Amino acid sequence: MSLRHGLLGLLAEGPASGYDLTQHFQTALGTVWPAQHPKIYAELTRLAEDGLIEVESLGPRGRKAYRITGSGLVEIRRWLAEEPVDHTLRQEPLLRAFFFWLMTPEQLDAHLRQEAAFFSAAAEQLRSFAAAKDRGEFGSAPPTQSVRIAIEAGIRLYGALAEWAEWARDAPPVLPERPGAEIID
Amino acid sequence: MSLRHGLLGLLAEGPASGYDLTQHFQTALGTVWPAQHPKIYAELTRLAEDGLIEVESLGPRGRKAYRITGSGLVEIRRWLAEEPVDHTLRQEPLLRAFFFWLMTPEQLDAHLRQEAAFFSAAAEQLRSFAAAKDRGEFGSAPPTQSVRIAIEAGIRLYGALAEWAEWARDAPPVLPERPGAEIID
DNA sequence: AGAGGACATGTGCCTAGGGACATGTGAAGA
DNA sequence: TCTTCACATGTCCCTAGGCACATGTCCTCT
Repeated sequence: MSLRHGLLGLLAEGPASGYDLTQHFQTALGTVWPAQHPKIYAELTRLAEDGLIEVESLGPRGRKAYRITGSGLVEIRRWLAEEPVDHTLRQEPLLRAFFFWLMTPEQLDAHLRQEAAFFSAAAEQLRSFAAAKDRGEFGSAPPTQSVRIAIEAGIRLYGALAEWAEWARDAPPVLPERPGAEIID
Repeated sequence: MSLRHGLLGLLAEGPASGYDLTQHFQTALGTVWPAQHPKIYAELTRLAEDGLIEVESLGPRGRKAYRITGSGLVEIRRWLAEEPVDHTLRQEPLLRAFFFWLMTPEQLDAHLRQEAAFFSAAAEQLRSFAAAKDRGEFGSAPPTQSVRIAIEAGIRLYGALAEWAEWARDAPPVLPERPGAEIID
């Protein structure tokens, strides 16, 4: 139930509407924790029922902004400090790697080339974002500094994956035997 | 629905029972794609209904081993070659990083120290596993070579996260202001 | 005046996944 | 003989998440 704490954390920065929060989850936070608006609105309702957030203001076009409450702040801090961290690397590119031997050498090389290109580009994009932050373009409030730290993790992870994909391309080519190869050959 | 393809990929190596597959998902594959036995048995039934796998043999204690079929092999290869890769870094440690500014400097330092220790240990464990593979202790069949490549990704990712956590500890300490700090202070 | 697009919030359905509960077998050792 | 443990397979329920569908408003530009 990390969406709950993601929303709570964002609201700790200041009041926001479901729409605002959806934007956050489609940009920076979205690469790490994707969430669509239906889930967000539903979770906000639940958080309000539980008294962790409350309606701050009503605006035009039905806009409803929420504000975090005292118990909400206590809860997000409790989560950060006490809840055990989930360390699983739940990444599809890694799952696929276990089955590379089922691809032809040509398919595998093309795949790894694409992956390397994607990961390099993603790392590069984050790097330029980080550079903008370091130039002070987004101020230096504590939340901004935390975003900078999170982005650094993204840079390093995507960078590591890009290098891995290149390494794998050069690794001793697999496949002396391929059971069932007749099916596609 | 990656569990489906994970099972298919494992069965491409040779026949196995739900119990065998559960073991796989609790060790190597499990760090990347956790799955419990109820899900695995259910998915095997569905895969068999769809003709992608079939019962290979019945053994003692109700053991039921499955074998991949021709269409199963076609499907796993189609998935590997054609399905777009999901690149999201869905990692809780990263989500938490966005909210580091809500922790006290002491909490944050302790947290990052623990994270660095965990990631280093995880990387080290994978490194020694990889070394054993490189010594040929598990043979050199194609599936083993793919596992080696997947492990390399794990080593690099955990290594990158360990270095990141150390970097973050040394990063300019945050928190001149902490809204709501009175709640816990 | 009308059209298009960004703003804004929801419902409903289906699948995936986690965890508790339930049951039974075969082998090894005390 | 009895106990314990690894082997082995499943059901059930609840929550999380993805996606399609539905609705309405305000502003800007033509």
